[in-house]
Amino acid sequence: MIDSLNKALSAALHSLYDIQINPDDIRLDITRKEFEGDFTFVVFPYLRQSKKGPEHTAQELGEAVVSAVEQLEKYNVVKGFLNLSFKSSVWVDWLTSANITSIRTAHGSPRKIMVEYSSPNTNKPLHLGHVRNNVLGFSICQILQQYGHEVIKVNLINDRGIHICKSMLSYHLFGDGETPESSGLKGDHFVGKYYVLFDVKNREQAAKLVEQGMDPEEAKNNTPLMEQTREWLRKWEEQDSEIRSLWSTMNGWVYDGFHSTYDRMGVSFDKFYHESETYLLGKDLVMEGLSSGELYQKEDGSVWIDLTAEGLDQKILLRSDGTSVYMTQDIGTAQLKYDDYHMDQSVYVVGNEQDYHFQVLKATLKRLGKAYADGVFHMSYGMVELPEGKLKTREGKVVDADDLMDEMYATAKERTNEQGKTDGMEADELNTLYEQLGLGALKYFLLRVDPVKRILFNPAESIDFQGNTGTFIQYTHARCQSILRSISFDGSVTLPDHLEAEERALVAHFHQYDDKLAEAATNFSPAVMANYLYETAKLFNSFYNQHSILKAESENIKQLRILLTQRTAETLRVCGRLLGMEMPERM
RNA sequence: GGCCCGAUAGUUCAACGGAUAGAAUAGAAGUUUCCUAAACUUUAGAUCCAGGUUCGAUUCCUGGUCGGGCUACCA
Repeated sequence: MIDSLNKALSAALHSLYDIQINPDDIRLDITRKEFEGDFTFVVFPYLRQSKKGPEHTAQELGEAVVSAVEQLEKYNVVKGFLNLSFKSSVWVDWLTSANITSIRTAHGSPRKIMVEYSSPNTNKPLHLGHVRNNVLGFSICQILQQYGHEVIKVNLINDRGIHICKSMLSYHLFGDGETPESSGLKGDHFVGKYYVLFDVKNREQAAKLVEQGMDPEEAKNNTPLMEQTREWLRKWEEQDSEIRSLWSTMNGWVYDGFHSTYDRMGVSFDKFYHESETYLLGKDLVMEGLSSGELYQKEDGSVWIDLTAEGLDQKILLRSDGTSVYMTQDIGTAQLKYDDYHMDQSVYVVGNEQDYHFQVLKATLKRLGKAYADGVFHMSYGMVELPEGKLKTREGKVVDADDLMDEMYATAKERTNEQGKTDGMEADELNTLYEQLGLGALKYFLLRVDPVKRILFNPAESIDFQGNTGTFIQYTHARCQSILRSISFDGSVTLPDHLEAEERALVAHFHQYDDKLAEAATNFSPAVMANYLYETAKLFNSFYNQHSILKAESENIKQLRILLTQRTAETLRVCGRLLGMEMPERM
């Protein structure tokens, strides 16, 4: 539809005003709903060459295009805006034949894309910030896949380091043989408890040192506990069997906990990397860079890269004692990932607090001569904050992921019971429903916001189930299904060639799906799909309230409306899946 | 200090440089003998400030204000 219009506009501009413009470069807007028309062509940019006023120019173009394109019905002009309307029959044909849900590859450049997301530390349970990461990461993978790319979902687990040793030591000293089983705690929460306990004990010890006159900052890092933690880290690195054994045990507990949380959130991975296996990587690459002269060494032996030419700073890559820093291992891991998959693009879903880190990583890889550096992309997103500020596990200022999902479930159950529409549903069906509604509301809440913006979460105000919410979208789907349960589309009936305003709006909206998917995929923005989903539900409800489906004026109108209902449900399911939201049959 | 990001109705969010800046929520007023009222309809309410570019700026540029982040031989 659009193609023929673009061609006609291009031809008309050429023949009327001698303007050369490629059909692909013609820009059409969706006509705003307060005006009549489907697509709008803005003529202002061409006035200089047409040498006529905006209305006159638009008039002439409209005349030419409508007579050239048989599918067009009419046009109207408002100032410099040429609004073009297709014949209703064209829309109906499109609706009948359109394959809304299929995977798109028509953009012509399918790529192999690795997306790293989640990447948790194994010393504490997941909180709301992680939930945003997981939901965003999973969603963008779904979107990229739907757009026709090949996607590899990876999780780089941060399973080693000083913070892991803290929870290990804390458990060793104060655990008294307790286990997740004996305490009835989920594994990750169990380990997290000891991580928090470490901090408590460490503060006590630090306070004593301060009493003895030590500087508070210094004291924190020089307690007996901290000394021992560092000792444990050394032993861990030396493969001390006792330490390693405790480490595997505790990580095992955490993994059990994480896996159940992941399952519940509905996220998954194709590949897990573990820092314990990658933390030594990268040194070789740094040494290569040193010999090729891209890096330099200070007198104390530390190795640096000077990125001032790229507008960044100088960055250390190897300490004077020859050990790695975080950046070193990220360089090594980037290489490992590339060797494993040879992907065209490597996406890191990581919070915006690490914007600088990823600029440096990319620039460094480039300097080291790695062509794949161009494919490195940091999908940065804003932090989730409480009214009092950032989430902080150690200070207990967190919204725990599991607790939050429980609360969402409970609220969903409560609201559903208030509605009283679920009579006759089995207990396990109801359980699934509450889960779908609770998680749906949560995911939509997190995804509808542009990723670059931070999200303020106020625990005092629970996540909504009314208005612009996941629930509204799910409700609309259930509404569609309730109709489609009683009747289905009969393809043998000839459809009408007239559309009511609300019907036309829905069809035109379905037509935007391709553009929206492309926008979401190229901008890495699930929020685009969330908004599209909301619009879909809104338009359907508006249509639904205005026109009866089952009691339509005639059989062919009825069939058209059933088809519209079917398409709506389909769109909600497909786009919902892109956000990781499930659509209930009844609610 | 330097660098990065954000700022839109009371609140939470939209708006490839285009028309009268859209929604939701909170407020006011309506809609159910009829397919799910977790819905629909009506109403009131906003672009941080000052310049600049443009036929046209919430959008792009410059400067400022406010908020957040980064700026470790931490991860």
